[in-house]
Amino acid sequence: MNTEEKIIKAAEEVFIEQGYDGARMQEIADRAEINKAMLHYYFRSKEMLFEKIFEEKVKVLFPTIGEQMKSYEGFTDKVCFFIEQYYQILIKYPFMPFFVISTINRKDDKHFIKKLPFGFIKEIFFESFFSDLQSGKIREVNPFQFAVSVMGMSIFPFLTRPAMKELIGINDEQFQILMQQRIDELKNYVRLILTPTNHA
Amino acid sequence: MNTEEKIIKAAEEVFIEQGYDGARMQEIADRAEINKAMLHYYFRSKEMLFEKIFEEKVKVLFPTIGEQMKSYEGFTDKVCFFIEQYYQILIKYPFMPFFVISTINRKDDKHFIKKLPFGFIKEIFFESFFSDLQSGKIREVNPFQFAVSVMGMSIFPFLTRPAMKELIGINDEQFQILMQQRIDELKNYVRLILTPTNHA
DNA sequence: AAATGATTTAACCAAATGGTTAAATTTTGA
DNA sequence: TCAAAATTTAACCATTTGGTTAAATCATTT
Repeated sequence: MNTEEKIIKAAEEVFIEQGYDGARMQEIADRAEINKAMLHYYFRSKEMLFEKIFEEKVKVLFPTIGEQMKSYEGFTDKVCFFIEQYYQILIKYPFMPFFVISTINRKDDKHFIKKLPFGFIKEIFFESFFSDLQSGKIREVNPFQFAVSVMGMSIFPFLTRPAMKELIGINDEQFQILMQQRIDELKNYVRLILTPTNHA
Repeated sequence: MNTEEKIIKAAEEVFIEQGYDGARMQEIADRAEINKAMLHYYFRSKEMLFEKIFEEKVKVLFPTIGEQMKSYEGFTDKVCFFIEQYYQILIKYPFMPFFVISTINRKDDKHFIKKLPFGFIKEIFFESFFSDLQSGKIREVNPFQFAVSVMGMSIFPFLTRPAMKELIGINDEQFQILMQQRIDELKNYVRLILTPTNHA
């Protein structure tokens, strides 16, 4: 592992654990086992180092699920597939949601918001939604509110992970199991919401 | 408004906007239009001032909805009432969710997690759930996962508010309207999830 | 091997930070 | 009224912060 890689690994850890304001350049240097001046040699400033990390991490969190979703026929199946795939990522990187949320909530910083690659999923989502709506395959819900709901149901427990662990007294492993079980529960909710009522 | 109140008001603003690490005692003093030494005179330290603010704000976010919920008969109605009431608070204090989430995610800090008053709602929720489940009034879902889902659907948009505003190009007022509309949509989702399928 | 460029180190710096102190001012109560 | 207590101020402090610099070391190329 070369110096640059060591820095990135250490910076990831520290920024994710402590947030931008809480992170200390010295601590990043210590964890990377390099001189603090090296941080600036490779990345010029704290801000630029953070940006590098953020970009890399966002790529992990917003992967090419969109592409894969195309292979599913109906809207409901697409959404269920999204949940399934997204949870594999979330379970692997449970700290990512808070990292992203705390970054986009940083005062006066629309810069990072613009880096979120939402376009890819928007198209497929809405196109598929209206297609299935017209053919009566799904119930008439507000697509925007529905999307936010699916995201919220999915991501929320990862944002409250420390509280959940403490309040119901579980460790990381048990949390992981709980989230694994959650996948089917969420898919079920989605089906119940989207499946039209039988007017026989 | 006396000095202590001025400090609290200013501290609220700054801690909520900037987070604990980002907040500066000098900025709090400036906004309160008092000398920085006064902060320490009244609250000893940054940590203690923050604790004061957190406690006050948590009281606002976790109010006596629990009590009021008792007056609703069925589980479904209780949940819908909760959403309705909770949204009135969220719309009024849209920045609170991020404030609480970022506090409980602070490294090695179970202290604040323990301050979250969840007990009040837990009892009513589970008792009512199992009661209605037995009498066949609701579908058999996992009560824990369901609770997290309702919370997630409700709170999530307030955590992503800056991103939502930017991405779909709306201002605070429009966001508020969107959230007002969201109430009925969420209540609808809850009913669709909980209403048992008719096996005629 | 010598020169060149890339990498690393240690010492350093100015600014900002949370916090303190002692004196000055205002408020209170006997 | 006047002394004691509470409040406010300005100056100060030690430490930490992100960042710099110049010299030293290492790698590469001719």
